[in-house]
Amino acid sequence: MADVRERLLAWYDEHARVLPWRVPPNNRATPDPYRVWLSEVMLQQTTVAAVKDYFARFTERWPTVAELAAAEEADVLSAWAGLGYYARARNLIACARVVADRGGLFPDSEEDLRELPGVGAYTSAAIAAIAFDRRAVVVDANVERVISRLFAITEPLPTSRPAIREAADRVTPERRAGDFAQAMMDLGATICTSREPRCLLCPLSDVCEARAMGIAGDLPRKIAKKARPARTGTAFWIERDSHVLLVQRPGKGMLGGMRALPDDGWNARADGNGKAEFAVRQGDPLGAVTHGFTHFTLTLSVLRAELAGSEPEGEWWPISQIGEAGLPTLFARAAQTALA
DNA sequence: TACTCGTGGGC
DNA sequence: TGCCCAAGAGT
Repeated sequence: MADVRERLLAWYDEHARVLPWRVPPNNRATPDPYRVWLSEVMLQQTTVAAVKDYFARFTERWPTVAELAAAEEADVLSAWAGLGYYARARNLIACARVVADRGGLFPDSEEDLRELPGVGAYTSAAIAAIAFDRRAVVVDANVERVISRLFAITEPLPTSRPAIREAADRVTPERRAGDFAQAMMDLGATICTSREPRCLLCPLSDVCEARAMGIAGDLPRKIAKKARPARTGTAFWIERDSHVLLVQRPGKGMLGGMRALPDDGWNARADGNGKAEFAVRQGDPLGAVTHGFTHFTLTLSVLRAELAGSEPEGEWWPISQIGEAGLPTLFARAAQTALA
């Protein structure tokens, strides 16, 4: 175990990725917990490449947790548009306000961090280790992959999670736990990749049990996933005086709280009914977009329409500025189709 | 526990 | 192309 720790940290000292939210190894400076927290939330199920620009925009606009806490919720949701998993943005605001009420200081223990909205087992451990130099066992998908291979854990995920966590606990050092966690993630992202691991470049290859068995690329095994159903829905493009009608989606559920085109109530379990929630006269079809969500695929038809009754709740957004509406990608593409 | 919840990139 | 995958959390 000791050599695994030391060699991984030595590898990290040499090869750590340079990232906007990261303090380089061997730098005594402690990273700003606000920036660590913000980056960790953005990075949940999201690639580094996708996060970089969002992180830059957020930290420029809201340099401290107090400023983020004071922001309008709609502005934060708009700034998050396109990054996905919008519950993260709602929890981000709630968490910022909790922390601001504590004087702007994040809790410094894994246990207390875990109580914050949107901060789960992984994120609380990561913040405690990276921002507060606490020993914490940080387990994300990278760590699961590296540990599965290092110890040749052939039982499939998610059943193997407890065994993976125990093994990760055994290799986590008392000191530099934050660097160790980031080293594991860098190794998983650049060397111990899910497909075609680069074992020849790996500092742990000679102690890797899966490598010795010739099965590194086959681990971790996973339980087969269910097929994704295909759904259909309709969105309505309603113009008036060079503006288009946008609505706000319900606070929970798909794309919760986000600005959107009016639609027909499609969801993961049912097709839309083809009708708007308010009276319209349907006009010409303007096209369709197919969009893949995690657990279903949606084909959304875009129809021109006119209001045929009382004024619905919503806002008339200038079409020339539709790019600044903060539409999630599905509706941004639908708007693009309508305007093509 | 198992399901819900986005998006873009790689092959 | 269709499928897999990514610094998971909430319920």
